[in-house]
Amino acid sequence: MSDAGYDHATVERRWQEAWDEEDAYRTPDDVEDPTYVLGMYPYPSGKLHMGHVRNYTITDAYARFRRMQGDDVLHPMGWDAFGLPAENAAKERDTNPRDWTFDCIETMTEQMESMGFGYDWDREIATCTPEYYQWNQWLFERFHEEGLVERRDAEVNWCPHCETVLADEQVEGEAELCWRCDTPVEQRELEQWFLKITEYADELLEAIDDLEGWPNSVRQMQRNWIGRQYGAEVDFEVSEAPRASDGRGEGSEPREYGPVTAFTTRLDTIHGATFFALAPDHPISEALAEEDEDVRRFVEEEADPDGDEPNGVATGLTATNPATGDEIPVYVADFVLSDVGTGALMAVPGHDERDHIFAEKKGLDIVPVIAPEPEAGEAPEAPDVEEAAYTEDGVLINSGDYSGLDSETARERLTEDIDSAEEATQYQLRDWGISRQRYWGTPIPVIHCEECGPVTVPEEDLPVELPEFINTTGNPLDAAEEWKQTTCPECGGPAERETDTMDTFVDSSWYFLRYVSPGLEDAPFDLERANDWMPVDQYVGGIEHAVMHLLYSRFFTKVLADHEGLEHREPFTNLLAQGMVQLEGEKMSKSKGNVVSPQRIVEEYGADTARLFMMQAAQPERDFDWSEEGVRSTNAFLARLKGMVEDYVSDEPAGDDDAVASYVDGEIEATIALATDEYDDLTFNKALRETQDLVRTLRQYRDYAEPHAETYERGLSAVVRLLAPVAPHLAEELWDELGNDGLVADAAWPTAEVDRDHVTKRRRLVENTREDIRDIVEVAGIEDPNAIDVVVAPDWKYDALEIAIESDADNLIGELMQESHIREQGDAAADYGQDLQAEREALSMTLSPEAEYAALESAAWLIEREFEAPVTVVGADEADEGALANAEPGRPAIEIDD
RNA sequence: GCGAGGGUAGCCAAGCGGCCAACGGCGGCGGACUCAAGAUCCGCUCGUGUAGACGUUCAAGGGUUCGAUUCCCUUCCCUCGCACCA
Repeated sequence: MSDAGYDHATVERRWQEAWDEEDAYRTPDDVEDPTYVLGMYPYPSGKLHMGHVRNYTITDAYARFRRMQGDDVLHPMGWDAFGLPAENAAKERDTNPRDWTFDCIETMTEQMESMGFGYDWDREIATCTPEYYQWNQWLFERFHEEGLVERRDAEVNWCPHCETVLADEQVEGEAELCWRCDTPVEQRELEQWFLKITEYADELLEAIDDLEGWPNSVRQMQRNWIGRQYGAEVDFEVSEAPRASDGRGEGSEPREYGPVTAFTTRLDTIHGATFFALAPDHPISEALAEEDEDVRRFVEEEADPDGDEPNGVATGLTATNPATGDEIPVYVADFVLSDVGTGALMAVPGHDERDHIFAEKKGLDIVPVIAPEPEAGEAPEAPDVEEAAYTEDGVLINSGDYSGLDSETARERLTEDIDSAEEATQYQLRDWGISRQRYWGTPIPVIHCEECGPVTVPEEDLPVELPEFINTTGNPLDAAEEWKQTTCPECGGPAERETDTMDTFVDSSWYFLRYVSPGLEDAPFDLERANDWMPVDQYVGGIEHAVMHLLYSRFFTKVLADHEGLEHREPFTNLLAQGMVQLEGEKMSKSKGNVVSPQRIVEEYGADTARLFMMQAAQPERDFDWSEEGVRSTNAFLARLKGMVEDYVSDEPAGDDDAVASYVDGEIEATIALATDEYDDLTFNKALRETQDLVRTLRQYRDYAEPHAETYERGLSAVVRLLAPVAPHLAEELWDELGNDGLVADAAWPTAEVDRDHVTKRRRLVENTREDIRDIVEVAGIEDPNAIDVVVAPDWKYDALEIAIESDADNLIGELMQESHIREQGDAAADYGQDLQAEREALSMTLSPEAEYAALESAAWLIEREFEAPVTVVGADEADEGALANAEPGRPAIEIDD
């Protein structure tokens, strides 16, 4: 057999056409509750990369597995077709985003078909079509009606390269880089449309606990992102310190700024608050900046919220600590952020590290008010807070009436006792700003009227379609004058359209619902069918969407459940975050130039090889290295398998149904049992390892003896079907060659009678026995054994073992001797009983004596082949006493004649 | 700093209370086949050992247990996410 591979191109084309003709992957609308398998739809960049191939091979393999198991399966594909790259590409190539996008979709569709992915293309969607995006607009208006849309002036993240705003989720890392182009993000003040995802913050957070089919990492990332914190808000009266008014002339009263609210999680430390700090853009800071040169300079020139050092400037104001009545100085400080808490904080240098650093720098008081929990009966001892803050909870000291309370209780009491204090919950999650100053997106369906303000477009006027693309700097919609000018739907006066489009994450927040009824013209999705078919049973995609897409989709699903009658509150039951395909430990990327092109691999080795190599290389969630060597050997494996099937078909063997055949039969059963479990768990690598092992066994069988045709064919047939989810084309080819009618895609998954436990015990027995023989031969220096006897233990030892496992008597020997047939064994029984007693705790049940005999008998050929000596498996009744003494359940005695 | 996930023989990587000197693969070594190479097949790959044994190992150190690679604690290291978050 040569290693030259096989004609994959012909095979793959033939079966892709056959699937097409048969509509093999269509899901009729009338199925009841299909298994919904979904990969995150791609942005149509024009080229399928290895990440896509891995992602979609996982979903495809799982979908095929479930279909062969008899499930109805929904496995659709679509396009995340709006987005900036299309706009940039259109500018560069002097075309328009629509044509460019559809070109890309066409080539990527071809690439997907060449990979053999089995999608229901009748359900294909592309978000850039008015048929799709009208429902973005409709949903926007429904959200609006439900009070979940808000327009407000906001400080927003602005990417100067993309010339658009970004959601907080789209800004990455400490350096605050744009998620698409890695440009440092700037801040801008803009009027924006927001979806009020914060209204769902609590549910989005709490429901994470029930997402048991999700990886912990993703769940944790979402928890962090929502960032709920319980604490208290408390007011500090802020006013000019008496002396500060002197400069303004006599008689003027100190100016009052009134109560300023601070948020704290550590109200228990309030007695140690020795200064108060405001964010540079807090209204009071801004007011002060107008008249105080020092504050102005700090706010406008010195404040550096990104710096490591906390900086600040004294204001001359004081704040009244509501717990102590003390006047404490007020600073404007850059470590106070206006979007965290209330933009103002009480600073407790004794118990907060950052406050401590600032206090040291400005020479402010540092007072310990919390002591570590003392030993029982001892008095709390103040911690040394001169060098560093003590940040743990503990017992209050220096806190008046509250001294002696533990932190937790003190927080509750102080919240009750201080008039202005009340419990408050802070979230890190912000509302989702969806306005984008770009052309290639869903127009926000709003008309701005001077008289009526912003008015949503009436439902009957939807969709608001995009005008022709204008190649301009800035927002093309702004330049589309004719499109922009319209009339107000309320007063009929002249008005202008909103020129911002929606974040493309709006599109992807509900696309999984559209697949249920992709052509529906009067609603975004068929409610009844969505209720039957949702949620997605298995969702697969990259970890990069852990927060953005997956959080927004959960939000949309909950809103649709509350207001549109959807009976599901979570979109994705099981989530798999697949690992990266790397090259020499590094992420493949265009900039590094270490990209392996799937197209090249498909041409050279075929789609089946690419798919099989990827699926066997690692567990789906792990990163792994692409290896050309691995690809070659995978290809060789498929070619060998093809050769085996062809050899079998052209020249059917006529061997007996002997012991060897029964061994092979047992291995077929075992492989089916194990591989099926692994497919269920999506651990394709293990399933495929088992399958490849079976191929090896079959080959060994063929090479050792004339195979029993029925057994050998059963093995080949099982292998072909176990491989079919991952290498579907070749599986079809071989299924056909084996003389089956119909597609393997529709064939029944093979089933096994045996369970895992039986399989592992049998394999272990055989393996251990072979291992023992090798040991003996080597250690005893036997050059060339003449004969090997394998002696199975007598029945009474199995009985004794069972008794020993079940017994909890102290004296096991006594218990055993109550059985007459054991007692009859005399010294042998006593000896074995002692062995059992010694290993009491570690005993476990073996196969039955008959099963052990059969297993060894059928595996004897392996030993004969290896040692080139006849092997006899001896039953206990035929064996001599010397041999029997060494035989135990799970461990036959071995006699080698040399 | 906080949180999540990890650290297993030359490398990759399973195992996650006894079946474990620890699956599998790669690499290396030896053998079969072959004119030869490749492919394929059979072994070996911590140490000692003339009958299946013993000794030392699963980041380091403690602990629980009759028994720990597997459970608990501490420390160190790696990867990822979040973070001047009040």
